[in-house]
Amino acid sequence: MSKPPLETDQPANAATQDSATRRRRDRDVRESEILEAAFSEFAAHGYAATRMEDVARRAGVAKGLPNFYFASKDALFKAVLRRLILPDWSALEARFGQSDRTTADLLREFVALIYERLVDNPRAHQLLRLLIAEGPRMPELTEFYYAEFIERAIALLGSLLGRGVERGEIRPGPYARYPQVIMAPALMAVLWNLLFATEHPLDCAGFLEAHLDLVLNGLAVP
Amino acid sequence: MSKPPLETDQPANAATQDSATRRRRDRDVRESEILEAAFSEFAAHGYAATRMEDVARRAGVAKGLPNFYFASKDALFKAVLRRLILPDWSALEARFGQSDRTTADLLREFVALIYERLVDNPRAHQLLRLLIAEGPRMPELTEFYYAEFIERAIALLGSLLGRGVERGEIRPGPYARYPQVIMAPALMAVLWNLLFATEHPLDCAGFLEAHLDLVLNGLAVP
Amino acid sequence: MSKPPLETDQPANAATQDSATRRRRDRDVRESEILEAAFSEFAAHGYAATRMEDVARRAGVAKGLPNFYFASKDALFKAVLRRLILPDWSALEARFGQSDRTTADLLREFVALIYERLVDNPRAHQLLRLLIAEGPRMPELTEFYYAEFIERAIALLGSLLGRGVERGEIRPGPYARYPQVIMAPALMAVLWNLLFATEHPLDCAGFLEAHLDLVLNGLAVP
Amino acid sequence: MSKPPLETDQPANAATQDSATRRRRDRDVRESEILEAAFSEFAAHGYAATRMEDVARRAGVAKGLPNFYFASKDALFKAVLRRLILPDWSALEARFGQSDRTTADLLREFVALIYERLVDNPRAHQLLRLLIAEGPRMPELTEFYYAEFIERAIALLGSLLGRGVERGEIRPGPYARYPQVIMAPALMAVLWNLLFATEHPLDCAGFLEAHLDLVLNGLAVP
DNA sequence: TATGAATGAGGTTTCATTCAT
DNA sequence: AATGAATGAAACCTCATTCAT
Repeated sequence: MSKPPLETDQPANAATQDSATRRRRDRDVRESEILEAAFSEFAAHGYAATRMEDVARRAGVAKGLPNFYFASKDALFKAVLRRLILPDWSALEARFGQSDRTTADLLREFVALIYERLVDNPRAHQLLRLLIAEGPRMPELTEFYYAEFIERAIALLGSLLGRGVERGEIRPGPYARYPQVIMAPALMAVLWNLLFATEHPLDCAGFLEAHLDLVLNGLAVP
Repeated sequence: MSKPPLETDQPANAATQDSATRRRRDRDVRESEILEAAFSEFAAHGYAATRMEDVARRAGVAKGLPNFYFASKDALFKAVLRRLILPDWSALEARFGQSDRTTADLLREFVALIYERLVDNPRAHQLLRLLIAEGPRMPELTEFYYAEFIERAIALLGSLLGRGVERGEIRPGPYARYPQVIMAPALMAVLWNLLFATEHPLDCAGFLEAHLDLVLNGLAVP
Repeated sequence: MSKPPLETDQPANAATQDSATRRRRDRDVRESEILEAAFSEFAAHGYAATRMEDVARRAGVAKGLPNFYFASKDALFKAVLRRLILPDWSALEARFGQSDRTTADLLREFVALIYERLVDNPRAHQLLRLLIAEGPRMPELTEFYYAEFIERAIALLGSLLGRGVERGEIRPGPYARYPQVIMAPALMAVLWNLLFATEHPLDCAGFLEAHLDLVLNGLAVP
Repeated sequence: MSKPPLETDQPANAATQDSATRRRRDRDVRESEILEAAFSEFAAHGYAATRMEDVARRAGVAKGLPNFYFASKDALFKAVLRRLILPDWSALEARFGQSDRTTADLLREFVALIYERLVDNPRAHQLLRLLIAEGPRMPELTEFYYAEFIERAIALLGSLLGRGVERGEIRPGPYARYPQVIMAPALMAVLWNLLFATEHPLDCAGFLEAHLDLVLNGLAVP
């Protein structure tokens, strides 16, 4: 979503484009393929254990090409993380910003969406692994994700909860200062998948149910 | 043995040990120092980016010594994780196994203890980072921690909750199948510390309060 | 292909090859150069005392290149010995297989040829040194040379001697079971060169004469 | 033989020897054990591939002890070769120096003795391997063995042959300038054992027979 | 005198990066 | 723009040697 596939919308025009444009487009495609391959490798092995040659092989290009598109392994890594912004957050903000639905309804849908986009999304798991593993290496990227994602999520959640309190639909409480506590089980599910998926798979649907049950009861007006 | 115990004045202390014993003890001390240093380095940089020489330097020994104590970098890494079993879990099991206190009381103490031992414990953060980062490299270690820690924690929590339901102190619900959902905020706090501690420190006490508030209300009999 | 063949004047030579072919050929040349350098180093210092870096330096390439062409020092060593099959033996077999000349004549020429190819050939000395020094390390290579060289030499010599007996040109005797005894002085000459060449050089021509004198008289019909 | 076991001749006196003498003798025993172990290791793996620790282990002493008795690995190696003078050559010189027996008789016995002492003696094989493998490393040792053994053998053989010619028992010939040619088959047998003993064992007795047959016929007066 | 832990130089190997083609 | 051989720094590991005990 962060990269709308504009080019592929005009299939019939390709032949009419001048070669410079086509070349540019090829370039972008190659770059994407390399980034995609790099993400897979970095996610699988971590930064240091990833070999540029493996990235190239996975991308189906010659060994030296990634260094041609990206100045260095480090630059490639940063580009990978920068391109990997998760599902468009602003859409969520719009969707949940204003509504007449009950707070419980909104929360239900919000949590369900998070599960769909994060818990059930292997790419999100790998991104989290990369952030945790390589975070100390590159604080600016941690910060980037914080600003882009965490902060906005907390703000959105906070406003949603605040509205609920105002409307008398949920009880006030200390969670208001830490709205993220509401989403904690989702994070747990992601981590569970990351660590134990193969040996002890988690029934995400059931877990989501328990999550919502706990949270909605926990917030309910006594 | 090769050295007569001339200093037999202080029966119960080190001076009475013969040189073989002393040497053995020194060996163990050195081994621990190396493991400690290795843990710091691995936690800070991850497995692949850690250099044996840095481990040695941090332990204050010569470059080759870690390889004298541990056959290889890999063996050192595994030894590090194996030695790092977290605070004694069986003590917890004993403490919360049987009691007359109310379920709310028990939960409050249990959660508080987890915060003390995990959330406020940098070593636990780093261990989690290592498990997440290097888990795919060594599934047997992930499994080891699952069996040693996760499984037992879930069992303990499950029995605690089950008792509460039986005693009519908390309501039944789907959380019973996923008792870990109760601890999710603690995990979130650990991860928060791991990722954002420097730029956006978390008030753990406040967060713990929100955690307990949510959970106790969420479990309360309506 | 990437480069237009500007020098099309000499149809049959390198200039007409496309770059892929040229590159392949360069690769082969480099490989040979590395093998040649490796042989020199191994022969001079033995396997263990040879440093890969010295092989590279002698080949005039960077330190890492030998490991690019050969997976390991061991693989390089084996490749060296495998490439070093001595002068074509089948040619000898053909030459001495059938003939009307007297056995004495044939033996004279055969022995002379062996001196030319082995005794006077420093490369053969070094190969022998390597086989003796590293044979226990790699029995399959000893076996390879046995089958490729020793066995065939003995067979050829045996048939030559057998024919001589049949034709009544030489006397029968226990040497028939050990034809190699006939060539023993040549081996002695090789070893002499290997060990004492610098301080006590051997007059190979004179030694050859003594060799033939002894053998031809030793085989002569009384 | 190079080291007469004088000490073990007086078993009953050991207790009466003063401790300094006993210590000295222990020292010598230890040194011999280390040399023996070193010889085995060097012969098996060559100089460079031999580890001091393995020498110590084989000698049954602590890792550091060989370095205590011998200044360095190199010094140990040289000491090993220096101690390994083969069976007493002067005895042979005495035995074959003057005699009334026929030259054929003398040669037969001489060759047989050489087989007994060299061809059938694994220690001699290994010594040869070491000389060939490490000769270039230490020319002075090659020279030492040349003077101690080869030169004297050639001289002895030469005088034996000369006497035979004088007495009309053998024909004159160019072999007189290279008496070693007479012993070449024995050398071949040693090398054969060194290289092919395991896969293609040599019947030394039969080979000796062929050797003598060839040589005695080759030298016989026509 | 003997031990074996400790040292650190030096070897093999890996791999990010460069560059001629 | 793309290829892949070539480079060389740097990592892991070995092991001869030292030295406190």
